[in-house]
Amino acid sequence: MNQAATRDTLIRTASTLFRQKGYSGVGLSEILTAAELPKGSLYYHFPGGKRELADAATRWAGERIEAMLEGELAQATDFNAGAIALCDALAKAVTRKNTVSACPVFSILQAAPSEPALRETVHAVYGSWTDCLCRHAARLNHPAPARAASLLHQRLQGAWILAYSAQSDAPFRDLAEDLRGG
Amino acid sequence: MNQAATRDTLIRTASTLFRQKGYSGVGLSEILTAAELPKGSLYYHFPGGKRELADAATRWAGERIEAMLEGELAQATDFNAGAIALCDALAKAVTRKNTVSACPVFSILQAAPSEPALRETVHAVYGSWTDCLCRHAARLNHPAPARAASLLHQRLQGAWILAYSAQSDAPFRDLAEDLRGG
DNA sequence: CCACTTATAGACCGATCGGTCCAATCGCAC
DNA sequence: GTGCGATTGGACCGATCGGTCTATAAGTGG
Repeated sequence: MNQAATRDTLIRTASTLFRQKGYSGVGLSEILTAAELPKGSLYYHFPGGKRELADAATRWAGERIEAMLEGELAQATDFNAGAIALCDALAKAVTRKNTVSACPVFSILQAAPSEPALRETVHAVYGSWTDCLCRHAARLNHPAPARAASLLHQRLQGAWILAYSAQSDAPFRDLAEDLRGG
Repeated sequence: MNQAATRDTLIRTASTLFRQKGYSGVGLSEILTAAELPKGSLYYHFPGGKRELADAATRWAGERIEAMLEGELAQATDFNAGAIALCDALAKAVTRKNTVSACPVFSILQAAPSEPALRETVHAVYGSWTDCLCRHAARLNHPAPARAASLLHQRLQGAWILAYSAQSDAPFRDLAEDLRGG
């Protein structure tokens, strides 16, 4: 396996496990077993150890989700329709996978008190999401793009949490219906 | 210290630490040091160990928050006004303590994959909150109380997460303003 | 004041934690 | 093919994990 692939495998595996169990809930040995890689590889690619791996995994997951936001909103003709499309996409993702994991970024945030550097990363990723929503709100001529972006971000986070706890897509469907004016 | 006080101290201390660092992020030794109690006391009052303590802490925290929901909503003359009062109360709590902890119930949810029993407890507590909101929505003649309760619960959870990550009361204030129709 | 239950105190256990280190192996330049 | 840096494989470390166990202290009814 070449260097880039090894690094990528570590990030993907770590991100998956972290979002399932949280930063402290996953041991390095568990990540390495799942990735089928030895400890030497991890500390070669991430000299900073678990913290650096978690940081990279958070950024990677953040970019993936932002790409999804971009993808859904790019096609929208108005901001509210874009928000509905997002909810539908999330609900569909839940149905397809038949399980709901926590937000991969938030799962890292819980480690913030012992790993202050990770809090900044999480905050930056959340800010980047809100900015993405705000850009599209402005593009679609929403009268108060910053406010609309913050509020939508809030609602999506809340729906995600309840979907996670209930292991159901209902919260995303509820939110979509509310946005439709129902 | 009598038996009830010891048990209570353990629950309070554990709940505080869990909400700061999550279930896996806190060791028993850390809880016991903070509570100034030996290990024997913990396993006397909670023979099930960490899991049972976390379960009790989750229920305890859930009841406290539900009491707050009840307190704010009981005075409301309509459901929307009650929701605004809730946001204001949460924003004020943040200002007063100058720090935001995660939802104590969600912090336990992240341990669910390895502790399935805790998932049920968390789900039950969330359901109890939604029921509480729903009762008041019905009492205040909201046309769709169940839906209103679910949506408000979502929004509060989302605002809490963003408030936590930003260590700011802004998300609660944003939500309150939106509920006011701003 | 004693017997007996209740509760505390903390030594101790094997397992696992994150991290270090170095030998073996790989891939490529020459 | 030979040499050499890049990368992997994994043994090993001290610290800490959740949990068990026994001895002692505190409280209580007779």
